[in-house]
Amino acid sequence: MHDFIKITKALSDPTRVRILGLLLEGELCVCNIVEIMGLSQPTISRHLKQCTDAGLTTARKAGGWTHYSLAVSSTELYITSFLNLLQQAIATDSESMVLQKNLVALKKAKNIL
Amino acid sequence: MHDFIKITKALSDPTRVRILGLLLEGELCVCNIVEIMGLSQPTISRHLKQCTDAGLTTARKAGGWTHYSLAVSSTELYITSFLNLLQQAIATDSESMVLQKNLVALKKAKNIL
DNA sequence: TACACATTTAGCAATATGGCTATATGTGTA
DNA sequence: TACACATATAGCCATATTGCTAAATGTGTA
Repeated sequence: MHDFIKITKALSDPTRVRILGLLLEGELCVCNIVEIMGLSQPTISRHLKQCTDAGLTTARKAGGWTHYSLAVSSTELYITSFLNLLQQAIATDSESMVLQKNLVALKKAKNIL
Repeated sequence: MHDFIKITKALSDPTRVRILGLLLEGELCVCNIVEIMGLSQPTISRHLKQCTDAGLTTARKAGGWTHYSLAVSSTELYITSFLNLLQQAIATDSESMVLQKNLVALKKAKNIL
């Protein structure tokens, strides 16, 4: 129950869902997400922490950067099911479409894979 | 996105999840849920309204009573998927097990089907 | 060491949430 | 009509949430 609530709480805020939507495209560092979402860096950091606590994302530290990615290969009971549902929510959200375009543009501009 | 958020918000509170867990056993009227959950009638009523607004439950009025049931045959994009996940959450929640026992006892005592 | 940069943590303000009690609404019956 | 009963709505209070800015932490480099 506790895990279920943590996950649904994490997925019950549009900002977090959209951040997770960006991560559907692959790993991103905090600063990239900040740039794309247009919210303050501490706000993004807090959302990512909550997602990680819920088991939805994983953090990989590399020097000063922290790269976040979806926990797609999680063995946790619900995670992959919820991430599938997330994908459907993102696919029908016009705001997420805009963010994804911005992400593509950012990757091109900064030559990130 | 909006629908997704409404559903995850509805599923992000343990009280609501447990009410929905009771409904896994079948349709119930508000007064039964009040008796089993031990919360005030307005509180239960409000939770049920939120679940219905999210599309997770349906209300059937019969005289003074309102009977709520899970929207198991919903054609809404996410509903059935979320209800499946709900079932897993309930199955591993000891508090829900107690509530289900109380429900069985109540049904016997009142001779409800 | 000192500095730059990325991220996290702390703390604040506005709003949302979840419990309650009191009251309104709706239905069936005397 | 009047009353009993079930449910819904309104409004209050305590707590949680989400945005922010400021400050702390951590890492790499001069």
